[in-house]
Amino acid sequence: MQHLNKSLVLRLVRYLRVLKKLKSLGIVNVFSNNLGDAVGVTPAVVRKDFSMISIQGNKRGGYNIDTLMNELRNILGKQERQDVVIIGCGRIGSALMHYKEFEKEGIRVLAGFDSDTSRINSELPIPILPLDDLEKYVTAHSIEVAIIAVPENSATKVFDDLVSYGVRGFLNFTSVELKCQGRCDRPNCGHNCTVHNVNISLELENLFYLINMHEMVMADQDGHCDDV
Amino acid sequence: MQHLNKSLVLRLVRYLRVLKKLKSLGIVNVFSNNLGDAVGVTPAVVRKDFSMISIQGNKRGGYNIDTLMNELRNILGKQERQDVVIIGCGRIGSALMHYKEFEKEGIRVLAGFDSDTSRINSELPIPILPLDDLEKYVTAHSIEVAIIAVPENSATKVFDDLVSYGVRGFLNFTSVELKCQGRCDRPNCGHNCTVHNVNISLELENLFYLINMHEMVMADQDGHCDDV
DNA sequence: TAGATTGTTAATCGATTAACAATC
DNA sequence: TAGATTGTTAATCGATTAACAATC
Repeated sequence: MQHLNKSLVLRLVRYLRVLKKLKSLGIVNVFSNNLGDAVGVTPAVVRKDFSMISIQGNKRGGYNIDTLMNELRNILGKQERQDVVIIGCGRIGSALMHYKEFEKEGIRVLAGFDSDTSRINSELPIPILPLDDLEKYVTAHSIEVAIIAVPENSATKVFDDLVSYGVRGFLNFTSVELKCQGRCDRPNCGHNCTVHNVNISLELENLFYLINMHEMVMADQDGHCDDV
Repeated sequence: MQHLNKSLVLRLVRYLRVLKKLKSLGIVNVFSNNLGDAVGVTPAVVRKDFSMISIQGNKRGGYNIDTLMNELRNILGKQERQDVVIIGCGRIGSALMHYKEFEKEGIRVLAGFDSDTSRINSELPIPILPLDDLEKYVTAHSIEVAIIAVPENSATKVFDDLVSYGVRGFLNFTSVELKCQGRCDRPNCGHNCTVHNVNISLELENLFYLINMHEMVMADQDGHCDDV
């Protein structure tokens, strides 16, 4: 429980995802082998991860999926609500407002926000509200996670505002790399927040360079066919 | 030149990005300090990276941006064309077809492809073509990088096809984790390819868990306010 | 010169892998 | 039992950091 670093948590979330799917297939037990394959790590890593958080399996019999899922959920914390708002309802923002995958995973988009009055419509199933209502809405609904899909020039302003309203998780689709550094006074970090930047054009650029360097890029263990 | 592993290449691409912006501001010299700040690494890493690829700066004077950019471009390889196609022209796919950021970075979306005939329109500035034309188009235009934004159930089929047509870089927006493992026969990896999976719902799920575990997630150096 | 920055080496740290005993 | 899998420890590996000489 003590050594939960970030990459461990990310793996635990993925184990849990895989387990849900295996369970829905009717599978009862799973080996570190299987989980490793599905998540892209070695079986040793899986067993070490579980050992770190004191989860035990059965020698020869692997892990019981139901108990494993319960234990993972205990560690990770119950997620009773997974509600987000989307700031910026341009092409990308509105695509995400209707993203089918979200409901499968229990994620609900409660509302979108935009500064363009022509986009505002509070009658929609997922309402699009004016940016001026953001603070009231976020505090009233205790929103913890937001998707930022605004134009580049308003990204930091929107981000700063959301942090001050208490939002702590951000999925950032702008090309501005948002950082909460400076906001955070360690060691008793006041408003700790997490930003995941999804920089689409950077990802593409990386691809162009990586495929052309493939003959040279050898040092990685997965240097040849690499997935991220 | 010999030890170019993947994470090094990714940093080099980011240095180059930052340098472009600094240059456009009229700045002439840059310190490892500045570059590190912009990319989110320590100055020591920047200097070590440059030393790995035999780039030298001036003690006391830092690095000249022009020469640095040239040297980085030499290492990374000239990118004369950065053309992509988008498979799947639903909400996300078509949002990306008109993504403004791409042209700023010199990325061109040449065409979209879809199996839904009602979406097909070859007269558009960026044409939307039938999936049946994919092979002909990809080979005719020597497409190296593709964005996959199809429904979950056709993801692997589309991916397999593209690999067989010679596409080597993939930005995958489906929630199916595409892997080119198995396709790759080391050590002389025949069709080496690179997949970057952008799993939006997984990113959001991660955020929900991370923010709730923040008090526990301490081991990381950036455990409090963490950006990715 | 004094101060600041590079470039490199050594030390540290953490993560991954290897090995294998325990045991079902 | 034999075979297979877990769980843990030790060994390896690579990446990060610290330290500092070189030098502009």
